[in-house]
Amino acid sequence: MKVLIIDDEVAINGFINKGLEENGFEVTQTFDGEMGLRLARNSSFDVIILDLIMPGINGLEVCRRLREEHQIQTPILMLTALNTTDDVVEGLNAGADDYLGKPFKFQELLARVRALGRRSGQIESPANLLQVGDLTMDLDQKIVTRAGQELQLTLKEFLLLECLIRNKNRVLSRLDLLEKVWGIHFDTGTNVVDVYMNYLRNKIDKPFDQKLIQTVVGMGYVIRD
Amino acid sequence: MKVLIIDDEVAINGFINKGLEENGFEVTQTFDGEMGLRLARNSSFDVIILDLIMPGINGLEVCRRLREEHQIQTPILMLTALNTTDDVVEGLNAGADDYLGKPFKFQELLARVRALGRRSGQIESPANLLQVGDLTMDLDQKIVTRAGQELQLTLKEFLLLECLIRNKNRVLSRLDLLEKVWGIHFDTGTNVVDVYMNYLRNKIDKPFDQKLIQTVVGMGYVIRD
DNA sequence: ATCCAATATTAAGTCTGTGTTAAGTTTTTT
DNA sequence: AAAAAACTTAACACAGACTTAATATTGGAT
Repeated sequence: MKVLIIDDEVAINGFINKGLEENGFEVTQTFDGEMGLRLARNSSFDVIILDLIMPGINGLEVCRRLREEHQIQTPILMLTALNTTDDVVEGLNAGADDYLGKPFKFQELLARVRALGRRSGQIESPANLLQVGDLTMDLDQKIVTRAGQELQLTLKEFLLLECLIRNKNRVLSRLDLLEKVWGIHFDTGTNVVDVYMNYLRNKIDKPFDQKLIQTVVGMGYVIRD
Repeated sequence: MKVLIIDDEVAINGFINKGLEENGFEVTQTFDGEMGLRLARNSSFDVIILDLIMPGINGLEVCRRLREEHQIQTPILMLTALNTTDDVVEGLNAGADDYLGKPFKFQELLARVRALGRRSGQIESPANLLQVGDLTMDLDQKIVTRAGQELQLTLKEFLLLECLIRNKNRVLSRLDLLEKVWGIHFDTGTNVVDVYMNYLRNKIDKPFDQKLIQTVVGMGYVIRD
């Protein structure tokens, strides 16, 4: 099991590193938030141990950015000297999964890391899937299937479908879709959304009986169960 | 999000129940381990809050059996007066995902339950609904139903109805409606409002006994409970 | 009861919104 | 560097949403 330690205090970082390695974990150490973010983004860890107080980007910020900007759901154990209720609450709300105050006994850290790791192991295996009816998107493999048949989508088609499914049963306006898929935040008079909706339909709806994508005139598009 | 509380202490059980319900959770309470096991097996909860010390089957045992015998992986928050390191370690090793010592602040419990729940189910955003009598508008799905029956409205009809309901029991003049629905800020002598009010009535009032839209002669229109 | 103004209804004409295609542009692959 | 694929823009056709306008009906005052 792979663990990332992000803590600027060299002594503590080393202490955790040593203890975890003795217990059979694969450990990566880093001493600042910036590097921590980069490592967490680019490798896949099972658990991240994150110090709250660090020079530069602090732990809360690292946590928030991993969750919100990078959509990384690796379990995070927040580690810090602060452990009043407010700090704990703030940490958990920023997206941490657990919180441990310093000083701590190593046995407790170990148990908590195992608890977190156990969870990720089970959650990761049922792949990262989105579904509507008999259509499935595998977000890791980037594969879309309908009725067991694999469909070949381009990037924009894929993103558009993902957006629709993540908001299934909610009608999305062209502007919503332009923002979320194309990153265009104002009306430029383009009709790309229409065109791509057409391409998408040709692939995921045309060959099948039940149509998933619906137009709601004047409002936008939905995908429904 | 569905939460199961297993705690024999009636006061604490009730306290948690009340607090969680106020925060929009669906809560099920039970006061002994036996029943807790049965409920956890048969319904699907997003989080289980489990007291360690209980008469009959204790929390550790419940936790262990859920994990080992029943293969149930619902996140468990262990709750107890004991909070020495050893107890925490034992609890987490039995398969709990988090551990909170009594007494605790409710805000911390809430944050921890949310952190656990975030994993299993997505937080369902409460639907965006407007209601008058037996008529419901779902602003996300853009669906209008009356007496359980789905009604098909066009854009202008939908906006007009939305405007009426948002101002229910308040009489809106034609000019008010022209401004809010059509964006026309001066009198152009048009009678669109009348015409659309007619279309709307044909769909939402004509087929039903109780009429929701009322004309106030010389003043405008209202929708009332 | 009668008249006038306000409101309801209907029907026809206009025009916007949408689907579709094709051609032009950029990016990626070979 | 050429070819293919992906993406964007633009133009056109058509259905149905919307608007206008004319006529019918209702409500309230005299």
